[in-house]
Amino acid sequence: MKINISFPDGAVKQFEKGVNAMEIATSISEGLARKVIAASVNGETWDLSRPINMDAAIQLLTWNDASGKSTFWHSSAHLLAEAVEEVFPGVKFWVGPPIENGFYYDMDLGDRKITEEDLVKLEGIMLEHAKKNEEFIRKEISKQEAITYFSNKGDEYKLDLLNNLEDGHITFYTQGNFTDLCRGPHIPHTGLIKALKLTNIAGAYWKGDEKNKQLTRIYGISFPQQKELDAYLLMLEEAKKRDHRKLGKELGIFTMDDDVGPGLPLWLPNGAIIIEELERLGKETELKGGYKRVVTPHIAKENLYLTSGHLPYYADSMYPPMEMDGTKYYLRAMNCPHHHKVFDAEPKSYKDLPYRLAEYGTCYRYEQSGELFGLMRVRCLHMNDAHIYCTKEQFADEFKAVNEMYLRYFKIFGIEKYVMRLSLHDPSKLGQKYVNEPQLWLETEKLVRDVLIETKTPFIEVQDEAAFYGPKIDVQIWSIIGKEFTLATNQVDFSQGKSFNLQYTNADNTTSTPLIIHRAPLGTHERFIGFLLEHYAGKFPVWLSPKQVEILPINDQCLSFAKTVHAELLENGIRASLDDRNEKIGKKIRDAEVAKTPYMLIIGEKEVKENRVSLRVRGKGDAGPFNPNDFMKKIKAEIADRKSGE
RNA sequence: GCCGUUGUAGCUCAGGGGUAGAGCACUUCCUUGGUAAGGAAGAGGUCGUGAGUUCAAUUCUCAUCAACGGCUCCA
Repeated sequence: MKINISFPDGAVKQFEKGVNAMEIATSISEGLARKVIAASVNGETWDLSRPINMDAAIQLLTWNDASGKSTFWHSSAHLLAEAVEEVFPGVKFWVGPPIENGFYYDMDLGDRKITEEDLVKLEGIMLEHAKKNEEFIRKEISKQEAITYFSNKGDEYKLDLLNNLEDGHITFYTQGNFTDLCRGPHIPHTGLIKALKLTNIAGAYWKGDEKNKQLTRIYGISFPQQKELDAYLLMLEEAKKRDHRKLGKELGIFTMDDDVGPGLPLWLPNGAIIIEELERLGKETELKGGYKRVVTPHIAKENLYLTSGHLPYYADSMYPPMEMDGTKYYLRAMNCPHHHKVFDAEPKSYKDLPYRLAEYGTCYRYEQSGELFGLMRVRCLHMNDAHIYCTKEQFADEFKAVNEMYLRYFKIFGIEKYVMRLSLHDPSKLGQKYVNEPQLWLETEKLVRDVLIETKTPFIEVQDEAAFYGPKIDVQIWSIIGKEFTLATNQVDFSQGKSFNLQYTNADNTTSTPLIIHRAPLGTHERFIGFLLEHYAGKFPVWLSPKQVEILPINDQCLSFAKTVHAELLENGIRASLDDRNEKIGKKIRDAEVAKTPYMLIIGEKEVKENRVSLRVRGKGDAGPFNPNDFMKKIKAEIADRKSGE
């Protein structure tokens, strides 16, 4: 009996019923048969050896398909488990999935410990098994048989997995001496894995719950060719050079000091310049946007955070209180309560709304020690904060205006790789993580979603990521080493207005409570500058560069003219310096390039004679002679426009 | 907070039971050199901190602090 197999290009071919995807691949070409990893059969990823008994749309998957890669890595995880079981007999396994870059396997080694040397050994064993071309054999098995198998093995983790599986849908996969409970699919045999590296060992809580036992997790990555592994490792090396922690040190942006404390960065002079430029941008933008600036204290009495409702939710994330005159004071972890008090300082009418308060607010958060990460996750942060108090009718326009502000900023910085995340509440956590206002949650979530849809902003929705007082839009970015962070945030708050009894008088002399928008488009200085360091690879655009121009005289005879040019630049507010060291020009250029100074002005006898400067552009080299006034005009225009990019 | 790794000069790193070494940076001198490293000399560290073992600890052991890789968390 024949079945119809259709291909992605629309072609339909007939095959015998029971044909498998490998046979189909072979029928097309031998080259394809060598490369094919798995098959998508009616949208489901299947083993190549699994018989197809019905008409089907199939796609043959190779390493170049995302699901081909994940199948490859999933099989690699099994290969890892096989090697681990050989070296550590009696090991119990939890799960071993593919991830974005590679795979891992979680296991319980009992009292035994695994070391870096073990990883090298395991890599060797894995490659040996790979060379044996061990087939991945799929077997459908009854739940009872599966339970018996893992009971005999004493693997309570697999038994736990089995608990949640339905009889009749359970499969085992075996390669070599290793059998695993697994839904598959897998690559045909281990021989496709030609290169691999076990990258690190880590502890991971069972089922991701910190109350559970911590299992040992081994991370790895594998490839069908050695040169791909080499390229991957090279890419990691390159990424390390862009790491904001490394660049921040090299460029004198920030430092950490044991005596100051973990997560408390000291901004060095170069970092302080960037902060000032960012604040200048923020203040200009907010002034145009109708914001009023305020300045409020970094601490407050306990009562303020009881009123705001923060304490029950976030006490653990705040520095412990200090007691003075019998009253507890907290370092603030957020600025909103202070701003609410500013709003409340004078009576408000509907005519005052929307009322927008902005502050570069300093906050302190007691982040868990293991969470600290360079500038991206710190305990002292400076937030580009503002709170907008508005009526329900004004809300959509205000929220939209904030979103537009994000996008304007992102354009200035050339930020393109981000994801807008609509962060929603989780109804099962009402009253615990989220204020217990089910109706208001749904209403405000709809308000926010509608704004996004109306402005045609691409976004994803994620549950259980909201603030305790309302839904929000977070802008997610990734550090160079792949960690995800919220760069900017735009939040709705239907709760604190009530908690603080904030009111305004309506036209009919009744009173209402405003809705509040919390927004921080530039996030915090710490995270934003950390991100920018990586984004620009340390090569800041001129307006942000701590040093904008380095003047490089060729010899002492040119020094006097060089000093004149230097003074002129300083007079015009350009951050310029003069390299009058007794060094050769090549050395001076190199040092300025390494310091990533955007512009170098080289001044020799020729220039002195002709009253000009020779411009050299960072990363590009000689840009020819300039009249000093023309250069001044050029750089001032670039700074005024906040021109981005090289 | 949990699991694991690391901690030597300003930076990057080597070393190792008998109180330390390189390159770069720094200082001084020589060199006045045209688009990514001129030469020489010098200075700089109680080897993260505390305790233990030892005749002797920077090296071994333990504790502690911090950083790093994950997990959990992330207003």
